[in-house]
Amino acid sequence: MANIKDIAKHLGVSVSTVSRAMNGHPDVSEETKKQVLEAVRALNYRPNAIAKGLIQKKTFTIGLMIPDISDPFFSSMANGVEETLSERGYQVVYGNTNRNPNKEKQFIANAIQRQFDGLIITPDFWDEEFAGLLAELEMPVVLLRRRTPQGLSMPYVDVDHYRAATEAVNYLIGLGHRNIGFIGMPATSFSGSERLRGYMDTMREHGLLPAEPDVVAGGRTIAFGREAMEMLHEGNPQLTAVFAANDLLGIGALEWAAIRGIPVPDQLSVIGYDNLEYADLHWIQLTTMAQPRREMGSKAAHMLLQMIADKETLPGSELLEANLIIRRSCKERPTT
Amino acid sequence: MANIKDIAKHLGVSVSTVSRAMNGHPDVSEETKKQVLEAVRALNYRPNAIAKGLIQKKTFTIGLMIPDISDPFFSSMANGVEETLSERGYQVVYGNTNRNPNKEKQFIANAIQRQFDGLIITPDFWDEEFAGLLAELEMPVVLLRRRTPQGLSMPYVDVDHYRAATEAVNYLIGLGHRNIGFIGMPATSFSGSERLRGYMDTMREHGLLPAEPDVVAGGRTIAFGREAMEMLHEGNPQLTAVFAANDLLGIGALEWAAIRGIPVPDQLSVIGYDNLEYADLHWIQLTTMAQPRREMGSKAAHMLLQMIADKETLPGSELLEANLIIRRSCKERPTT
DNA sequence: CTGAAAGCGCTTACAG
DNA sequence: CTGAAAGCGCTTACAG
Repeated sequence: MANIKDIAKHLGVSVSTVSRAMNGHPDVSEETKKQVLEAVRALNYRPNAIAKGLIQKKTFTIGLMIPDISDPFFSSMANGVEETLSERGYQVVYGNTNRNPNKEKQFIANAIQRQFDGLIITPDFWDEEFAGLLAELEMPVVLLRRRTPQGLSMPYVDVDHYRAATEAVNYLIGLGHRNIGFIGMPATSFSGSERLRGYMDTMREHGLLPAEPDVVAGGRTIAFGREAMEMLHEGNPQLTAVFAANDLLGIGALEWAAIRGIPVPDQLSVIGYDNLEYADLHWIQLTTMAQPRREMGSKAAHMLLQMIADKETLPGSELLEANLIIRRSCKERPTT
Repeated sequence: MANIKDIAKHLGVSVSTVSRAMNGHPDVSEETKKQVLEAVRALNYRPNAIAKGLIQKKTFTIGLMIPDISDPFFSSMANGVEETLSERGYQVVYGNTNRNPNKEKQFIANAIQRQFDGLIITPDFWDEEFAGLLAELEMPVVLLRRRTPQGLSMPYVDVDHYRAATEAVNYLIGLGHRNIGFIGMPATSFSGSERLRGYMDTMREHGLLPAEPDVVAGGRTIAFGREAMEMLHEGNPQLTAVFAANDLLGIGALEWAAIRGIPVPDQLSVIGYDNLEYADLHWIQLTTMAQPRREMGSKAAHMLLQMIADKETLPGSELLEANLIIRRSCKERPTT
């Protein structure tokens, strides 16, 4: 591969001149600029970005740390990140952590050694060591789909899960439902507990204080949703509607209804959360709260760009809104 | 950030010694090695991978070019790639091309400038310029889910679509079906035409030369599958089974049946191709040919690793086998 | 407008 | 076993 010296030699000028011509430096004559560009084409010269990065202390690469790129939720966010960053000449390096604490630390260590310009991360573990790593990091970081823990100061972008849950439950109540169950994620999930809180508060506000058997939580899968729906029904056969904290749980509820021969939405309304591709299938048509996944990614990317441009001022965190997507899994309360 | 000079100064040794100690060079005394490692920890020194890369001409980064990371097909493959590469200290840099020829070229140009150690790519365009770029590339490349075009010599890993189609159709025939339709992808798709060829050959072998109306091709979506099934049925109401060239098309066929009230698999058998997550849903339970997506990714990564280790000998291409996943969308031919 | 020189942070023959 | 020196391929004050 030709390097900058080859170009200089070829033209009988100095490497400084070649460098300046290539980087659009103002004080270099049109004539030499033209010659340089010609030589670059002729020798098929491509400046070595590694050398450039070493001297400029800027690598135009961003690390994106997520639990699992094959989870459609994260891949859409990753797409949003990649799109806005690549437009501006950045490369994104992604790392799957598989929710493994060591892989998370490994990724950060790598980012430091490789001199990334910034990081967008969705961490799952906040032990001391990890928090220490982040605190010492001399690199802009934005949290994606996570809130900033005590003691750290980086901005985040997340969805307002509490508000979204409120909206979902209000929709059901607006349809006339009074006995509304909740299928939840494990208690360890922050976004899960926000959704539960939104459900509880909204029910209470309407004087519909839910009885204990109306809440079953602890999983994230279709299978768990099916079992939870069964438990909900056993505990309170009066239930006419269910808010599932994610779409997989909601689909599990739908499965239960299908197996039991209970017509949805005529006898049972189900609302989900996520708007997975699944939700739009002919047999499912799940009404759900859509999180703006792609937008979250691009928002995080923009924030990071801003932090890179202005090292001093920290942008504020952002809480995006979920949207109610009405399909065909909810209906007015049956008047029996 | 501390650098290698700081460590050397701190210890009163030369940078060469620090470098050798850190890289496990044999002839450096145990004593100094210990001291260096201690100082590294004390000053929290992390070697600059950029500088290292510049001098060693090895960056431990691999480019992964795919059409769309949010397509579950590609994200599974990406996962396979990332897993095997990250274990060996490589970082993977991915780029979505969105099937845009300029983005493809842009990615290759970037890979050159950034001195990647190798590339795994799933290109969609093979114009002269792109082929030229690849031909001049001084970097190992393996093709993923694509076959190597004339004139180039890099290895590929793909699935044997022809064989898989053969297996799918034979399964249907083994179930007693004789009137078997085909829903296909656009004619421009290589893998699509391989699947069509497998269907045609197998039908012919069994003396079931399909009539023209038994083949409808031209799309990849659920909506197209639904319409295609309608056309197939109009053209030949005798059809008792259908081979869909991908799962989305198959699901479309299932939708058509559901809307028409035609029971599957009692009146109509449907077999798909891909084994998407969708296929396992309660309402779908689509029998299908599974492509070993993750394995394809890791296989490609292993090949690339081998090419990096041994610059001389080119590994052979690999054609992986798809597996028949039997669910509940196929049954013996109805004996009417 | 252009060039010589220093330097980014490392590694690696070459001497000793 | 250790150090001084050269060099990877660039950019950027500093002079002129």
